[in-house]
Amino acid sequence: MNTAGKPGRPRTGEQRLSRAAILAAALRIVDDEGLEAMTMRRLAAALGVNPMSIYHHLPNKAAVFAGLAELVFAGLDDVRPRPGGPWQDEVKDAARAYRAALKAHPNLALQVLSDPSAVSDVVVVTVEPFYRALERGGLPPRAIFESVNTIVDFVHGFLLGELSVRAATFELAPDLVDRVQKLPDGKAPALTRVVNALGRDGLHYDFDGGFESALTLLVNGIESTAG
Amino acid sequence: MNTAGKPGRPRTGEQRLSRAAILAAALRIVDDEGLEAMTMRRLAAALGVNPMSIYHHLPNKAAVFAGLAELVFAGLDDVRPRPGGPWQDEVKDAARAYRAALKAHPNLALQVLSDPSAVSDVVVVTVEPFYRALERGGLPPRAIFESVNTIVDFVHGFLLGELSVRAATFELAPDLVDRVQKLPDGKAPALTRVVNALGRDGLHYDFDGGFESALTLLVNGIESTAG
DNA sequence: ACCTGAACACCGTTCAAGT
DNA sequence: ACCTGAACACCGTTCAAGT
Repeated sequence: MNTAGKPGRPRTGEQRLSRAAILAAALRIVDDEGLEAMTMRRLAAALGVNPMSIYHHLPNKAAVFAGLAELVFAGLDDVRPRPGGPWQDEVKDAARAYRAALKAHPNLALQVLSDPSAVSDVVVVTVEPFYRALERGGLPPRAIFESVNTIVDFVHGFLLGELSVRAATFELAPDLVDRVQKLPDGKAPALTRVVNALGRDGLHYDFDGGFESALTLLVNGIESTAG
Repeated sequence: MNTAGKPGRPRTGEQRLSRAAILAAALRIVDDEGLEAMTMRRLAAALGVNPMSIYHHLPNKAAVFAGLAELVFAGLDDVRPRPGGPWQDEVKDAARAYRAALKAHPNLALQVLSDPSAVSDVVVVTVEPFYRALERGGLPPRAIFESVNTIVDFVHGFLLGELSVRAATFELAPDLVDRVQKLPDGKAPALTRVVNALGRDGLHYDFDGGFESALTLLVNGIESTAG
């Protein structure tokens, strides 16, 4: 029901509903209560409106999520090139900004990443900082293209893992060590050896640290592949 | 309803239902009709059984999907080390096998990748071939650990993109050139330059080729980071 | 044009009752 | 122990009717 509880067209200038207002309310629900709380009926209730009113501004639920994806990527601040800094750092900064933008709405990011249309549609613009950095690195177009694809895919996969876990860091050790030691003998010998060599302390996984290590690996790979 | 259409416990040895039988039917539905076709009621119908019967073998729908994730990774054949081949090729083979296993059930892979419990639970064993290869490469334990994380994250992200395109009902091959040329001037200059330099033919994206390029980049990165 | 109420065709899951 | 039927509390979306 609306504010007056009456059907019919609202007075001119009243404009209780709009695409932007609907998306803002939807984003709020997703951020506060999670993805599956965002139903059309719940969204309508949050707006104080009949569920069907939404359909006059957005064709269906998928369109709501597509709109939310836009909002997420709109939060991706342009990465200004560091004055005089090495292009390698610029690549890393682009990746850091990309990760930060998606982490700003953790409940939504998983949906954005697995929604085909959302990803492909919006990546076109958000990928520019990577191209800028690699172009400045003097790489040939083909190498730039492949490198950006690789690094963006990595960030997507990294976020998949990171957002699936609650805390910023978590103890791999109790889980992993136990699990590895429970394995049938010789089932995963190399994994067992590495886990034992690292020990419990070495397995305390830190997502920020893991991200940085991977960026270094990737940038090194770009350099040695292109050079 | 069951075969007889009657309630009550089946005769001994009759055993119409089992966890394995339920999961097999569920996998069939997902493969044939897609993820969202796999509802508890649809699954029951496929088994010729009352929807509620399933709950005696699996606690809920999430457990069904978790069971399906196991099946997917069970399809990951052990990668035998190439006799006398370089360890770099062994790393690539591990990644190829991992990708192939997930692509064997494309409709399910997206679900598996975004399901936290599924991924972390099962990765423990499936990750062994990567550890074996990198250990043979003589890398220190820490470098092995970071490298495997990076490459697995990349494969996840790559699959996200690859399977999204395939799963998309409309808008199959997004024409990057068109989209870039429609952009406001100076919005993405570096991207525009690269796209123009590559031309239409150079942008016909081939997932197999893209995957191989990325693997080379990653292996080079591993080498130069550890060495 | 914009909003509403009722209705349709579904969901996952609980519960009590059958054998 | 295993299966069933009815029921509960939801869904997304269509449609006709209001102003």
